[in-house]
Amino acid sequence: MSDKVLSSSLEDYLECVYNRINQNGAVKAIEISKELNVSRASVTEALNKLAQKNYINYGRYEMISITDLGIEKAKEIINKHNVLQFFFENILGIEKNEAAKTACGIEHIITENILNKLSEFNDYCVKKTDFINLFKQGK
Amino acid sequence: MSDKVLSSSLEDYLECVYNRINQNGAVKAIEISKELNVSRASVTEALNKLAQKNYINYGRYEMISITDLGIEKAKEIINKHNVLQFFFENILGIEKNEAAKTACGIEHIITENILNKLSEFNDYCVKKTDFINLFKQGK
DNA sequence: TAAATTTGTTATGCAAGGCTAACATTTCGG
DNA sequence: CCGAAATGTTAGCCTTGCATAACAAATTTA
Repeated sequence: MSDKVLSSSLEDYLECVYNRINQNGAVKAIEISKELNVSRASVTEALNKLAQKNYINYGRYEMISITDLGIEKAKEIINKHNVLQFFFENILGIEKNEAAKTACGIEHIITENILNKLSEFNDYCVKKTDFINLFKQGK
Repeated sequence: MSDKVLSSSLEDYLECVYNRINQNGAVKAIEISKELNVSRASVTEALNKLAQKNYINYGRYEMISITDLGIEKAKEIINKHNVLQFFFENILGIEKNEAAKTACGIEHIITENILNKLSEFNDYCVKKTDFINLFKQGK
């Protein structure tokens, strides 16, 4: 059995696979290729690696499906993404696209521990509406 | 003239060079090697790249010095690092080492724009002491 | 100061992640 | 059902960043 650790790059591929399957019931390699701005060849390579690590089920010319392990991992990544994006967008007031793009980079780096704290902090800020409103007004 | 863009890895080398020169007036390759946990050979390679991009002055067996461009760039990176670490450590209440390590990863990703906003946010939180104290008490 | 140690460089190789081009397979439109 | 178009795969190559091993230079020390 091969190593279970995922690089940032493979996490991106897995996240994409998960989101597409969730939204459309299936994914095609070419969609991933377009979403991540990589060649079709690179997608094939990445999917083979994910399959080898048991995050997805995949074989030559076969449909792509996601394993339980893959779902679990994808959810973790997406949760990180959402917490980060929420903080940038709704606390700091960053424009959506920039918030999303940056969240995408950081989601592969941040620890579970910091993520949890940030998540609590987001919740806390939401409760204390005044605080954030005043910040946004530069007061 | 070669490309001026620095990879995360080269940013780490530059940051290390800058800090050491600031603290001790000079750097030796072997110190960088120890601080960044890489081989001496990798340091030589990285220093050559930084010199080629005009961030440092460097030649075979020569002293390492940093250019104005290098200083400017290093300050940017270190500022990012500090703002991030402050947020993790003093706002979220993360332990120093973890805060530093994560800041180190994110400093290469975050945009100037988000950095500025986060910096303002740090300042704002410092002013509103009560807010952060209550968060830390889980209220 | 000469030998030993430390530090720096070079040569070479490896893994990851990307690319293009050519080929294989599948899907779609007549 | 067949040919064209779309999609997927493979082969070969490139770049970055790292390593080790052997060699070169500098520094230390006996």
